[in-house]
This record gives sequence, C-alpha cells and structure tokens, in this order.
Amino acid sequence: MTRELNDQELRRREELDHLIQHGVNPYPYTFDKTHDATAILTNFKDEAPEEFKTVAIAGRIMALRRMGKASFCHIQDASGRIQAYLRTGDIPNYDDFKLYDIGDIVGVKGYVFRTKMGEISVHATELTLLCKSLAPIPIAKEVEDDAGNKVMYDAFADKELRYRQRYKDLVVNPQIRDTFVKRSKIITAMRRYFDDRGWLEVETPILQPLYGGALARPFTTHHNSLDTTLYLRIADELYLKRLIVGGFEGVYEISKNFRNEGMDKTHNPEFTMMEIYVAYKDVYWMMEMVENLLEHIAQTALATTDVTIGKHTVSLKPPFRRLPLLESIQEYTGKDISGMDAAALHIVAKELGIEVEPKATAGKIIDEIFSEKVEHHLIQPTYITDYPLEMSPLAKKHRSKEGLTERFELFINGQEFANAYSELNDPIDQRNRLEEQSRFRAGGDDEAMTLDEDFLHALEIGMPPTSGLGIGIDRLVMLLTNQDSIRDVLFFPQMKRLEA
RNA sequence: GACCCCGUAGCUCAGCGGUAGAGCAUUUGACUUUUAAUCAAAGGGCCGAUGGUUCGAGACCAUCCGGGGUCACCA
Repeated sequence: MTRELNDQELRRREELDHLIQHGVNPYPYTFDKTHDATAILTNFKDEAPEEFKTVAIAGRIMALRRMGKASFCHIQDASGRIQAYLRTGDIPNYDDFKLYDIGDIVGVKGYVFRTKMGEISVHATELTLLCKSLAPIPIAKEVEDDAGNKVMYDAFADKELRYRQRYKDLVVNPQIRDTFVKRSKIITAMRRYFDDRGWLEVETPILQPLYGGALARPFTTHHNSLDTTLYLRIADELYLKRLIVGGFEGVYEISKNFRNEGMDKTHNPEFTMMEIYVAYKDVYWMMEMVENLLEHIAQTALATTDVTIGKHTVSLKPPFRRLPLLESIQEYTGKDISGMDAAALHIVAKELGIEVEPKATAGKIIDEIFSEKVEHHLIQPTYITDYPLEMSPLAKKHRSKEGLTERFELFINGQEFANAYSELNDPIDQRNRLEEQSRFRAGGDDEAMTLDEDFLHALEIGMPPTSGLGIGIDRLVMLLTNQDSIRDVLFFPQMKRLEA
C-alpha cells in the first residue's frame, strides 16, 4: 500500500537523494562513539579542557539553529542532550549539513568547549550522517520562565499517538524513559533477591491445553499440526507446582499472562506476573519474605522506602500490618460477619447498601463487601489474611480456623498487589475443591477453574509443604513510579486496531 | 457494556452557521558563539468517516470509527 507523502516527507526524500549524489552513505554501518552526552556535561572542567580534546558523540538532532556559516544543534543520546557547534571551514562537509534535519542521527567528533553563553558544547571537527530520518518528529521545546518554572511548547501530548507510536514518544519525551528504566531496575532487583537465595528462574508453557491457577477468561488459539485447542496461560501456578513435585525447592517465573477481559487503567490483556514457590514454607514465612523483598526493591530502584503515589506516601518498611479479612470488614463496617451463612450475609450486604446477585454464595458476598467497604482504605501496606475456603480453591485449609484458608493478599494504595497461600498439597482435598469449581462452572460461572487431571496426578506423587506467591509486576511498577495508568508502564499497551 | 468529553496543518491548539486560522516545525533569503536564536517572505488542510438539516456545515442532527475519563465487568 502506498500512501501520499506530505511536503515534509517529500522534501526529506529529496535531501536523501542529494546526499547520495554527493557520495554520502545515509545509512552507514558503525560509528565509534567515545562519550555519552551527560558524561561530558558532568565531567568537563573549564580549567582542564584538554581532557576532552577529542570526543565522539552520536545521537539524534533535536534542535537546529543555523546562522549561515555556522550552526548549533542539540544532539540527544540515551543519556541526555548536548550541544554541538558546526562551523564552515572546520568540517569539510558543512554544505551537506544543510541537507540534515531535525530527527537525523549523526556522529560528531570534536573538542569540548564552553560557549560565550556558558553552555558546554562539542566543537565539531568531523560530522558523519548515521541515519537520515524521512518522517518528521514533533518538536518539543522547553524553556524556563522568569519564575524558573519549566514551560513546554508543542509537547507531543496526544495519548493515543504516544501509545501507538511509543518510539516517537520516547524520542520526543525522553523523560518517560525514566519510568521504563525503573521498571527494568525493579525487575532486576527482584530477580537478584531470588537468585541470591538460591531459587531457580524457570520457564513454563504459555500455550497450555488446559488453563488454570486463576479465575479468568482465557485467550483461545489452535494448533494446526496437533489439531487441538490451546489456551494462552492465565497463570503459571499449576506448572510451577509440578516442578516443586519434581524436587526443586524454590522456583520462580517472571512472565506474561493473558486474560481475555476488560481493559482499563489497571488492566491490560497481557500483563507481567511474578510467581514463586518455595518448598517447606508456609504463608507466614511468605509474609516476611514479601515485606523484605519490597523493601529491597524500593531501596535498590528508588533508594528509599517512602513511596509517593498520587496523594499518598506509602512506607514499604517492614513489618506490614496483618489483618484477617473478617476483622477488616468489622473494622470498616462495624459488622461482625464471622460464622454467617449466605442468607445472613445477604441481609448484611443489603444493610450496607451493597447490591449482590440473589444466587451469590457466601464467599462472593464477603468479597463484595470487602471490595466496596474496605479495599480503598488500605493505603499503607496491609496483609489481608484468612480468606474463606470457597474463595481459595488452591490454598491449604487454615490450621486452626474452621472454613478459612492460609492465604493473604497484600493491599497497597487501595489495590491488590500480591496473593499468596500455604499451597494445598493434599491431593484428595484438592480434587474435591476442583470438583466443586466444576460445579460452579456447570452452574454458569465461566471463570471457575477447570479440573486438570495431570496436575492432580502430580499432587498424588506428592508435593512437599510449599508456599506460593504471585505479584503483579505492572502494578508494582506503577506504585514505584507514581503512575496511575498501566499504559504508562507498558511500552506498547494494547490498542484497538486502526482500519486501513 | 453505559454515560460524559475529544478528533481541524508534521506537533500543540483556536474557530461553534457565511471565502479554513495562530504558534512552533517546513521552504527561500540574510546572519561564523546561538539558546523558544533573530529578521524578511512563502508553501502546507477531503476540518476522523458516512448520511441528513440548511441557500450555505469544520460548526447543527444521526450513525459509525478511533481516543481519554467515570462507572460496570474483572470473586
């Protein structure tokens, strides 16, 4: 498909042709870069300019001021921006420079100096075109007003275009790179924490013949050779547990999960989850591990445990508050619902002004009350513990509290961040619970779990006592980078396809 | 899925019934230390799409397509 070129695109193609006619390769192979822009800016000293007598920088031209026989441009590399000064006579190809544009990638060799206006710059002795840009980029200009505030002119602000063309967003709004650099640091810190403790990073199938380990609608696909339906995983859980059965004592996986559900500020159809399983541990051990882990990550990635998110400051310093689910409801509603059956809970929900479906089970109603009345209060890190059995088909029964499980969810800033159990390893109990899920499914709950015979067989071989945890990485990054939309922590968030 | 807002030049936006506008970007000219460089001139648009109302629609109405936001769904 060809598309009509606008005047700026046509002009750049003409310039490209001219450069080629002049013997310039507009797309050369390498450039020997010696310095990052920021390294020069921070290390250059006026009393010792000889330390920067020959530098080679490379990057994209982001601003261009031509003044006849001399020009200034700003060159942006991964570290930042530095000004280059180009003068006829100093470089042999100054005339070709007129065919360069904002957006072109260039290499500049030269010496560092400070201009009359005080800006540290590179005085070019060689100029090399490294990539001719054929499409114009938006130009963001930033200036400080009299009060010292930064004012943006012509920012690239259209969110749709920024998400669809993230490459352009990163060029024009380089400050957003910080979020993604932090994302990488967060994941690296987490990985290192686990590796240091001897737990093994593993990979398990994304294409699964049965989906399980969570309650969600899957994406469905088809394998041609096997002529069979496969599902994109909604969770790693059942495969990681098989590895614990196999004898590994600590395994974790950081990977994409896929859920075929609504999209909003905290949900993308593909998202990154970390799941870890450690043998011979229970959920109480896991609480201590998680709070230490989060402290470690915050210290490593942010150098502080006090995190600003929206209007709140959250402290990730251990220990985190622990609050049983039913007590949390009592604390925020004044209602003691312990021991109530579904009928009694329906009445309580009505008193609290919460609408629930008439056929809702006790677990669903409790969850509804929690979501409506408690969750948004949980700003500081809080472990909600002791979830009802029917809400937790893969968690071990509580060792002392009837009808409850050994489970916690971690809430921060009113959102769920982690979910963990003492993992159910009794194969007979597990079969009963999954069969109950099957009955929910038959009753119309299309998100109830499927029964995975092979997983049950693995449990029959025997899984040691194990604690497991899942942490939503995207939300963790949002928390630690003070972003309120998941789209701002994903390079390429899911968008609707545009018609041709 | 419901409701509200948005879609006009490469970018950011104004125009809200009467000949399509501004700033930046772009082009041409001047300028060998500029800083949103400056000065002078110029080009650039199926006003998201399709129907309708009207003598006349970028504007009003309807539908559709994209996006943002609230809510619902996501235990």
